[in-house]
Amino acid sequence: MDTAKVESETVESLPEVLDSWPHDTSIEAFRRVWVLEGEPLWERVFSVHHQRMQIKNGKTALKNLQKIFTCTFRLANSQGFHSMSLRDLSRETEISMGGLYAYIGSKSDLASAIEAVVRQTIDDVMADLASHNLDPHHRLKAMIHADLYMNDIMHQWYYFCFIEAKGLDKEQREEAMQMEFRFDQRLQDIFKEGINAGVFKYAGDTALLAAATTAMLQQWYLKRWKFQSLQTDIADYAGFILDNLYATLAYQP
Amino acid sequence: MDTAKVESETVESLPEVLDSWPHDTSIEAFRRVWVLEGEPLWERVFSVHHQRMQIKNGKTALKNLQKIFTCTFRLANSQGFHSMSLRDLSRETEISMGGLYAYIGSKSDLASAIEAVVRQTIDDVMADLASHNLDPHHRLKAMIHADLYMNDIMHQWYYFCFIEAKGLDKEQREEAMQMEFRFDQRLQDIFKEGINAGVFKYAGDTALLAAATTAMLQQWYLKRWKFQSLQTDIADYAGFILDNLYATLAYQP
DNA sequence: GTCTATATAGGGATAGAC
DNA sequence: GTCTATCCCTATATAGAC
Repeated sequence: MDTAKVESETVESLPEVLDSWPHDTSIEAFRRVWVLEGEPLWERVFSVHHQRMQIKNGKTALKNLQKIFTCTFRLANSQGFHSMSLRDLSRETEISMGGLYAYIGSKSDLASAIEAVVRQTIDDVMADLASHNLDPHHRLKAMIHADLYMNDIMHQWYYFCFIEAKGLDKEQREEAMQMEFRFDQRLQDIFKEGINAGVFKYAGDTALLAAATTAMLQQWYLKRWKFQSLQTDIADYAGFILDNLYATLAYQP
Repeated sequence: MDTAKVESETVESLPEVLDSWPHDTSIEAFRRVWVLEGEPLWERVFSVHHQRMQIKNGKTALKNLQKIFTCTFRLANSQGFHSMSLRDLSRETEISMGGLYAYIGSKSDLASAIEAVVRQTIDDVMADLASHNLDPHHRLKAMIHADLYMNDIMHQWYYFCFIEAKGLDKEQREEAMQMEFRFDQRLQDIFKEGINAGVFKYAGDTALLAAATTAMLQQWYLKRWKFQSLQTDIADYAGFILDNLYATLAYQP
């Protein structure tokens, strides 16, 4: 071990608790803690979905799962899931019809798995966030950034869930709605906590403000064409949402 | 003509210019000018769609058009347009398969007609609004209310267009996007006009603020379950959106 | 103007070879 | 674990009777 390396390790590890996510809300800090793409993502998919699969060998499964889900997004998010046939998917993935059925129990299983992965990911990230002791302002900032980063990295997953929600069975539709309820509730709790602590001053309806915040966050995956056309990057947008909330909540930094 | 009637006519007609839409932004005033449901709506549909129909007799056509579109919304907005078969629609409307094809050229014609009716309606209402001479604050107020009322009265139409947009052909998808662009632009112009006139004070990105406003308005038909659960009525929501904008724009009434 | 009956294509799913 | 070949069903659309 040379001196330079020891130094750099010391410099990075000592202030880790303070400078890492969620205190540091940069996308780099977020990515260091939450890896929502590449192999860790497909392992997550495998763990959620493997009981529906005939293939038990992890190595080959991961590779084909990636193909299947990636191509599903390409096809379903452009023409719609229902109008994508499994023959389309077979052609796109270069896996035969019979082969596909070794990875999915049915077509609707595929949609179901996508929703389940998204829901579990949000729950994990939000639960972790809740476990940190943050004041209302920093908690709000971290939650906005975390959700926006998830919306960005997994935008195809989120878009699919939003648009194809009604294709899911009733139980799963219900769960997706409950999740949005919980998300709004978390936001509302932060607003209320800040109001009680005197750092926010807002006399309006906190439930509606939470709903509006959720809506702004969802735009990031629903209206990509708009942000591309405006050349808005994710840091700009996070700043915009927070400034907007600060104005409404009369927050003085 | 009796005295009572003359009186009431006088009372209502004299202050009409000042008290009617868009100066009066109540839903009643809006409805007096824009009738977006009942027979006038189906005549609007007929005028947009009649060249695609085999039936030329207006009387029977109107009745069946209403059945076809109403049932399409019920089926498509719950299970998805693509997964609704024309057999489903035939059963629901109690019109035979052959009968349906006297009213639509093809299944995708039906979706196309829905988008066209919505787009034409928005264009009409927005063009009329633009023709009035209003200061920024009143123009903003009228635009928010008008759009929200349209979103409410025709919520099934709007919901269909949002969710089924990618099922349309490329040309029509492009037109739908252009329309949202124009809508955002109108909002942005109002913000800028108010800033230049000194009634609004806002240093942020007006394009993003317009996009966020559009998003909040769209929630009214995208998240009906949420507003129902919160028991938010349309007047509350219009007030919430405006208050939110006033805070961000630092507007002093 | 509305119906029934039918043509034709394409969908999801599976059996069984390799 | 992956393929090909095939089953059976349901989809859109139309022809032609009434």
